[in-house]
Amino acid sequence: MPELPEAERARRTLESALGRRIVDVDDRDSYVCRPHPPGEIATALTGHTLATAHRRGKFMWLETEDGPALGLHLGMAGRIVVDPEDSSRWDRFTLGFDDGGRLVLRDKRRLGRAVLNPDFSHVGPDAAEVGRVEFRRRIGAGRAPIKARLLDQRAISGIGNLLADQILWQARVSPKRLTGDLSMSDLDRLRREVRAAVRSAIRKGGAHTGRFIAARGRDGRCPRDGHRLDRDRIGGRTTYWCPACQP
DNA sequence: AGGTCTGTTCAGCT
DNA sequence: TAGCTGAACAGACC
Repeated sequence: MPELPEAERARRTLESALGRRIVDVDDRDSYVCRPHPPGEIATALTGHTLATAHRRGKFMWLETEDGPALGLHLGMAGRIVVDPEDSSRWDRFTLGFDDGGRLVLRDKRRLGRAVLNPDFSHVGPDAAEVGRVEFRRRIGAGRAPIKARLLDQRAISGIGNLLADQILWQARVSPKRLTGDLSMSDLDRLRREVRAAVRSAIRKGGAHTGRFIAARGRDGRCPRDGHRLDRDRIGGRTTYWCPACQP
């Protein structure tokens, strides 16, 4: 589920934990906390107070007042829960606070991550923040299918499989078009639809709320013209598009 | 009950 | 190099 819109909602949830002092950490899941061995994150964070909550694309991080930062990623099924009523078998990483509250990474699939001092040097600019000129350069270069490029977090960050299909449909661009063949006006239109789709998804509650995404599961027909949707694997991911209005 | 699919990322290969 | 493929995980679904 988690794409940029879910990560932004999670970041807002993280804000409710700011100003609280960490008194214990459950970092025993060494897969979620890789490459840190159990206890390493706990030792580094215990005693420090959470100061700020940030996000770039799908990557989040918390800064402490005078200690290390904590990077968090939701993976494919993760959620952030602050002060949960109960514990769950899917609680993969937990911070305990001096007020008795808790911050939990709850993740059925264990593909989420918790890591100290995350490195974002290979993560592209946030999809909703990137400027027009930089978008043209980062998205328009090379010869990958545009769908694959939109999913490449090193190019721009935050777009996942659902949002990519929604954006391409809104911009009337086929997911198979090669990046190098896109015109400036194609690229500018894509950027506009990236921003529109992200903004709408944050407001409505997630990437699954897009009009095209809702249609793609139901009867497989284009909400614009009723044409039967095509389906294929592009960029390693299942992709739907309308062959009539996304030539 | 078993096989297939899944919203992400990463390593490794061509 | 840039662009693919498959692996990592474990639940959902048919």
